[in-house]
Amino acid sequence: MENFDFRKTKTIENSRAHCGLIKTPHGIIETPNFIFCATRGAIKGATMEQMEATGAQCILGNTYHLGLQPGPDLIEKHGGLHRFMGWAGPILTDSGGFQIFSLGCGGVVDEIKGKRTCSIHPKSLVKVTEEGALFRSYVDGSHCWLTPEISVLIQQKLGADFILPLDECTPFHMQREQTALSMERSHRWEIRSMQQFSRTFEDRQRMYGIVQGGVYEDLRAASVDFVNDQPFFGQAIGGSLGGSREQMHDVVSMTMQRLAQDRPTHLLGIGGLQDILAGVEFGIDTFDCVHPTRIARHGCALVSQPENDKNREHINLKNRQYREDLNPIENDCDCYTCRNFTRAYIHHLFKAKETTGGLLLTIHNVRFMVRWMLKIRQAIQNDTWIQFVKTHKK
RNA sequence: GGUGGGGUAUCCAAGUGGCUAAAGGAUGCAGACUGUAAAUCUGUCAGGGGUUCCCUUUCGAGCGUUCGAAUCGCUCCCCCACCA
Repeated sequence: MENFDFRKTKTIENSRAHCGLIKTPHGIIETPNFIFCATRGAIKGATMEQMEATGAQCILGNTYHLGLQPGPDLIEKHGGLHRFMGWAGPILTDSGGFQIFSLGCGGVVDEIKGKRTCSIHPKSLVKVTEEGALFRSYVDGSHCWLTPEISVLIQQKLGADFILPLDECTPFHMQREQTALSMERSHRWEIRSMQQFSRTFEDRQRMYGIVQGGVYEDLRAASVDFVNDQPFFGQAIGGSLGGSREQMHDVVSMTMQRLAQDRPTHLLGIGGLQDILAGVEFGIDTFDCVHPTRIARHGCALVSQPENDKNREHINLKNRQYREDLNPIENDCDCYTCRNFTRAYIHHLFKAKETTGGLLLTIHNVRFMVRWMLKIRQAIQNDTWIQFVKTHKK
């Protein structure tokens, strides 16, 4: 019996949309599915018991953050990240490559989605060399190297089911030549990651490859060819996906057309409902994103039909209009929050700065994402996918 | 009753002659958030038109001084502390 397996259980004609099963030692992930971010070993705003109750199947942790605090050895002493944070299901750990961007050292590293800046915090990335990335710890100021080898060794101690190779996440406003050089470095790092992974291999983990190449079609093609040729269990699409939703969909589309189809494919960092709809159509299996849990803490609830702005995917419970709204967030939602509380109550909690407001919205948003993915899988299984897309596409 | 301190926009609170429609908070109103140093950040916040600008009414109340006052003087009204 294999510890790991991936197979498609349903495909759609004239579409790459499919249902699949990813088998891990900690259970099965039904795809398409959404992976929730527990960057530092916690879902911000929910316990693992609550996560399990929503039906979430997989959680993501972060090598850089957990490596820095509390450190891989302490987590290993707990028997790994599963036991440490109390999550029995599958876990994916990110390599820290994204932090090379998000904690970036200024200059070209300004944004990845075309607008976000890193001006809030002092820069803590010291330098990036062929060897790896040198960070200044935001915990105690000490310098720490994150190399492909170190990232893999940390991830082996964390013991996630799926791990990622260290990559260099390239920002959006980067010249083609620089993006090409960065992509090639990522490829070299991925090879080193794979070599380290093989040297210390245990049959409880598998590694995904990462496709880079920015928004450039030929670079994406080259990166896809690279990943296809490596013995990764699965593959992830990373890096800059463009400055607009349309461009993002174009980049994912072109990438997916060339990518091997017999492996599970993850789309890194994308979590908009429309983006997921498009991604599934292009053949993506799993997504991860901080968006559902972050906007929950900021007062926003994901909803199927926003009453104000149809272009949005959420309502802001802090808005005055919900002050005396006695309805649940959504009438047809079965989550703990919607079964027990009114919009007015949640509005009040946020106005009163009671943290329970964010917790309740987190539960709703997680359950909403779980149900959204469930609906997508059911539509594919029931051969109503084309119609589902027509109904829900905006 | 005496002495001292104080009354500034929705609230708290700077400001002691022009650069002040008035710092800074908070609240309020809205926005952003996509491999999380985000339970964070941004905008806006006297009123009315126009949103580059223009007009009107503001710093307990009234009256003065001055080219010009939230800022100086007088009177009054409140609040606080201490003393009787």
